[in-house]
Amino acid sequence: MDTRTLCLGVLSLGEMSGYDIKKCLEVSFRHFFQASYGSIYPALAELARKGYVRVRTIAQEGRPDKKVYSITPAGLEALRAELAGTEPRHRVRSEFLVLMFFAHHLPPERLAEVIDQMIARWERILFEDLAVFEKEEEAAPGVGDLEPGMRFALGFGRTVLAAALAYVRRQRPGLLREIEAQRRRGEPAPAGAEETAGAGD
Amino acid sequence: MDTRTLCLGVLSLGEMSGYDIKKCLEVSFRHFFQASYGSIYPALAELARKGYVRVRTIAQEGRPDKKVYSITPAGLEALRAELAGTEPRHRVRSEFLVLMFFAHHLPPERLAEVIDQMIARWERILFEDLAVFEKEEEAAPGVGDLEPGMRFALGFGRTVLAAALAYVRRQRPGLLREIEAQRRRGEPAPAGAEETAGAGD
DNA sequence: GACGATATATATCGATCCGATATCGTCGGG
DNA sequence: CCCGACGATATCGGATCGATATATATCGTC
Repeated sequence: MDTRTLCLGVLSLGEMSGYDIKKCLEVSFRHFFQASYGSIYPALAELARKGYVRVRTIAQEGRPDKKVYSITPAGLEALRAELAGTEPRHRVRSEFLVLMFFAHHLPPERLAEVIDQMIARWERILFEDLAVFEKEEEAAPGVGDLEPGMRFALGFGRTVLAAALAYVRRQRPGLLREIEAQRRRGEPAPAGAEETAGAGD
Repeated sequence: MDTRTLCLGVLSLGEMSGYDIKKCLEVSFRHFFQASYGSIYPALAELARKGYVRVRTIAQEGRPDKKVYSITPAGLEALRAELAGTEPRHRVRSEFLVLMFFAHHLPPERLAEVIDQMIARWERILFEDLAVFEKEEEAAPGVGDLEPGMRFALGFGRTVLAAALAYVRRQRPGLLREIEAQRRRGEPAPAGAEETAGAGD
């Protein structure tokens, strides 16, 4: 999926500046899609060139002129065509899990720290950002107004995050115990000062 | 996390060619990290330049010489330092969820198709690729040999995937019903052949 | 009131990475 | 007998990220 299509999608919710789009993505899409200014601004320029968005420049004092973009009929059509032709993918890129995979190369204290960081981060996302969602109905202001697909996407994030959090919490003690036992048996050498005792292989 | 570090990590499991590394990543890391030839081969060249890997060229007939890389003591040290200094992240990039978020812009048939594709794909991964894992103990050959961290990472993938699959299965009927009802009420126009009928708004 | 942090707002640049492609023989299946 | 998949290396264009530049207003705090 192109950043252009993403911007069109967000603009289908209402007119916005590039800055606003970034903010909007950060609150609504953060847990399943990202885009940076470095791709948003060029995307908007391209969309304007193609006539998929209209630009309204608002002069401001002290800061750059604000450029408010709004989607055109042609843009809406392009958005729908693009969405209909996009094949669904779902990729995860997790340095966290790579660290876990190679946990036996980490100092145990660092391992514990890494796990605790992830737990804390996921807890914050789950209980602050996605709490909006707890009661299914009537809970937070605005949630009822969301399209069903939006509720689906948010609910997905919440469910999967909860499962991830539960798993990490449950596995943490056992993993740390095993790694520490391994370390005490002196199998691999920890990082830092040791000259690669090459006896075995 | 750099592709270089990733290659070093894989090479810490044994000597391999670039092709082997790709294959290895596809089976062991597929659900939480990806890397393409376009980053693996340059990474290996750079690692060799730095002395973190040794290269052994094996002449072959009919196909390019096979270059087998093995990690050096300096490479192992660099790997551990790099891992210890890597801060854990975990990002998802899901065109699938973007499509769901904008489901009201999709033709209902396409929506159903998209959901079913994801279900089928996740089922395959869960029951074929990660089935290795079902019994926790003694199940498949080789699983017992894995480092505890590796079992953690694989188990994470399995758990989270199962949660995602269950959620999508559970939400599918309701979502389709809502979207179809919305479409019958004639709210937005579906994609395809219609010239932006601008009557309502 | 000085100072630093944060927010508003646009834009670009280098590093990196993905996906497609090129090459080219071998092997197996229909 | 041909077509596609496999083994194996490598490169290139395009997309993307993260950091940075610019410039002011506002808010907290010492």
